[in-house]
Amino acid sequence: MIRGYTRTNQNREALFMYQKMREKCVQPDKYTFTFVLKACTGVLNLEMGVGIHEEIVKNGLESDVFVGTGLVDFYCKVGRLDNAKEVFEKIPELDVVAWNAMIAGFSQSVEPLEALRIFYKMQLAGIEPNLVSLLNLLPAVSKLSSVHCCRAIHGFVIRRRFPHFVLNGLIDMYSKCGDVDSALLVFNRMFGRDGVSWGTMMAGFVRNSCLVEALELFDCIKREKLDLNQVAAVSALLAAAETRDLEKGREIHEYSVRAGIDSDILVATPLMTMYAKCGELEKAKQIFEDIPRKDIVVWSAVIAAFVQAGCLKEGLSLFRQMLRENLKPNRVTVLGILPACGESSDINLGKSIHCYMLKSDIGLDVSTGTALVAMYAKCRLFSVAHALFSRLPQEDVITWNALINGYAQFGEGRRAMEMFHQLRAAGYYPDSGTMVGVLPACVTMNELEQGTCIHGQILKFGFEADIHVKNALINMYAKCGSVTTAEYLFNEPEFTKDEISWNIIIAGYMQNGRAKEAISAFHQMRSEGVWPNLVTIVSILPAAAFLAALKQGMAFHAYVVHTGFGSNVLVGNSLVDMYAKCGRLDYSEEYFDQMKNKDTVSWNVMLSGYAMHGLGKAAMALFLRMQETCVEVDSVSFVSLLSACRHGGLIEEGRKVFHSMNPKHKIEPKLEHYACMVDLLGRAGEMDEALNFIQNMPMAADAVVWGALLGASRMHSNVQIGEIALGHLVSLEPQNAAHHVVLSNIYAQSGRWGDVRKMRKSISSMGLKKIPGCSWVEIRKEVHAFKVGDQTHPQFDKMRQLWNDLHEKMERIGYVADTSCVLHNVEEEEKELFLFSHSERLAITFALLNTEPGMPINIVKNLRVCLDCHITIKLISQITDRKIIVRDASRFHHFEKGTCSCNDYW
DNA sequence: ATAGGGTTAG
Repeated sequence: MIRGYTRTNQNREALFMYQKMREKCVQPDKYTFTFVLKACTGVLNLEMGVGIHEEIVKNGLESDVFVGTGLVDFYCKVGRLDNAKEVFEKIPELDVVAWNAMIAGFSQSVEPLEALRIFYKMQLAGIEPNLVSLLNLLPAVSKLSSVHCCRAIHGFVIRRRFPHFVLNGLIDMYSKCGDVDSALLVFNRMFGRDGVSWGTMMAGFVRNSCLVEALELFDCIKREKLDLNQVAAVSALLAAAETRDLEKGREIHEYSVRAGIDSDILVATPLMTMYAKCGELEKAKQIFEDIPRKDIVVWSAVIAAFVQAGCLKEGLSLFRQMLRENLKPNRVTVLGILPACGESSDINLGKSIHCYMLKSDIGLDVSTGTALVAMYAKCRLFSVAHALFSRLPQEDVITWNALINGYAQFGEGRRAMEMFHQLRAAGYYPDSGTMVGVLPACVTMNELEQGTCIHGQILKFGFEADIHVKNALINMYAKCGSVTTAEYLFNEPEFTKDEISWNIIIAGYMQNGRAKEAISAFHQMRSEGVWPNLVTIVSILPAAAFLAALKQGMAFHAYVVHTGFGSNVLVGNSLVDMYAKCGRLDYSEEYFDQMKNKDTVSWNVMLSGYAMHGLGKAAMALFLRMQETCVEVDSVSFVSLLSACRHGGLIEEGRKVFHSMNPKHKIEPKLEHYACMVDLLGRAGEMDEALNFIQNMPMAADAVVWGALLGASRMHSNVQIGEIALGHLVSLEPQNAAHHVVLSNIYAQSGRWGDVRKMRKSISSMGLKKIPGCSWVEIRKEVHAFKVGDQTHPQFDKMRQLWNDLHEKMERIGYVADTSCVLHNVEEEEKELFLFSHSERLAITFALLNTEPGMPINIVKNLRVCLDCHITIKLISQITDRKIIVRDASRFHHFEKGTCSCNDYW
């Protein structure tokens, strides 16, 4: 009866019968014991097994080979290897089954080497291993990961006549030991390959990252019209996902449909992941939804897929949905969702997941520990992250990377570098990920030297071929001001660039004010067939804005429409800003009005657009609308608004706005707001109020604030206040000659020539260091740049000729050059020549020569237009009957028929 | 033999 139950795996019933038998005081014999032990092993009931062991000893049956083997098997399965060994050694006549039980037990244990020893011992004892011995041993060899053992077992197998499927075991064993070549050799030489052979071989390739080979095997299956089984399909899908080969992935999908295995959850899960990794999130979602009974693995997979694709909201909402369906997150689910908490700085969710882990049996191991450390670091809870890090039971280099990354990403560059050095001291070797993490630390600290040092280590460890490392390096050089090195690395012929590399070089050029190069990098990227992504778009739009290159900007807008990023708020803000800076405020307003998700930045961008164009009233109106719409007003809003007041001449409104900041909006005015106000009051000629305003500031005024006062002093020829401002400026920025220049101009205007001479002497002795002026003009989609004093342009002679003609006409209508902004110690006549070197004049003459008569001209200048240029451009607009729009460092100037929109120069 | 996982541009 008992045997009958154990044969059909009805273990509980078997044990129940045994108990009944004992109650009726029927004496069990050795057969009873072997069957009962088998049942006990099936339900893993330790207590009961130990009881039966005692009975066996009482009956003197322990040394019986059948009963003994049953006991050995039982103790092995419940993990009591010592007891198993003890019983085993008491059996006098060991047979092959007894030895096999021991091999199986140790194969599954933490001492796989012992299984191998037993295998050899049995041969020494004269027992010939059989097929079962071998099958029991294979997992042990795989665990030992020793190619040496593999070879020995391989030799053992070929000396015997075992069935074909044993060779499948060898393929698996070799691939698990990392010797994929030997696995392939067995596979290729084997006769009668079955589905398992193909599946095992493909899984082996995937395990050893031989993805191309795995996919080739799939092609083989297709070519030879073999059946595609689940394992082969899964392995092929993993390979396609890892190589992001969508086309191949679709092919495998199609083939799985034909084989009728596509809806199997085992295949559907990696199928979904494949689509997600290849960027087909819609398709992935659809496959997920079509799975009827979703288990925790599918849920974990779909959550991780969305989180990794950057769709955090979707990932989090799937996670909540899973909880609502009463599924319990396991270790892997948690590992998939934690990065989303970090990425979105959702510390509440992060903490509750940590709590859940403590309550459930998800312990702290290397992976979960690392994920938690990274999550806390990304939420900027550095002390928690560090404390957790130092009490982790185990860590590896990735754990260190997580912390280093966290510190580096959030401005704690010094701490990141410290950890980097500690890692070496703790005996770990940095990997490529460490390098990728530590380079941004050099960026935040602006430490080119340390960055170069890391570059050295990268070369030493041989990580330079890793694309992530290379990208991080290019980024570091570009951001730390060494664009040339960045460019050099980027253009190395053996470098295969990805989308990220292009984004980095484009952003790097922009960082260094090289908008023209950024744009040509964009076109080069397109010519190599790479499509812009969201980051590309957000990086390249400011380039068009910087250069006021409207045609380029519109071309980028076309990409926005094509890629469907138009609904993204970052893109929308950049577009509004770009159109405003390109002089098309009407387009800005149009785009702004139709934006569905506006944030504070959107409104601020629009405000600054009005400010640039001197439209104070429009800015005030927008600010009111902003409050009606209940958008949060921030400190930047006020900078733009005050700036709009100042360019629009709204003195009283500006005062009111400033004084409402703290009482009404609870925003403490900062230095930039004070600077704006000083400029506003100064322009209005309220010099004493401006000075008084500075003296009553709650913090010390900086150079910008004093600079605003100095500019106003010059405008109103107020020597007394000018001198006060200059005194502060000189002590704040002693090396900046520009301040001395302004003061010497003030002296000149009030006729104090002696002081002018003295000032100019001290200026020339300190050497003038200033940013070279540069102007740009876009003509037929091409941006032309002109640096101050540049005579190398191919059309320079024609340009100078045109200038001379214009100059003559100007003088005829009464123009006298104001050379006060020319510092060189030369004769007046020569100074006039120098004035043609001003970059905006070069750009304007070039534009006049290269556009149709009557067409408006758009110029951008990096610095402010000087007074003489301002007068000159007014006259040129009159003489040539052209509209000339100049955007300088502070605002737009619209010149038409001898007037300028800003009324006077200031 | 087989599906989900920890660090990595802006």
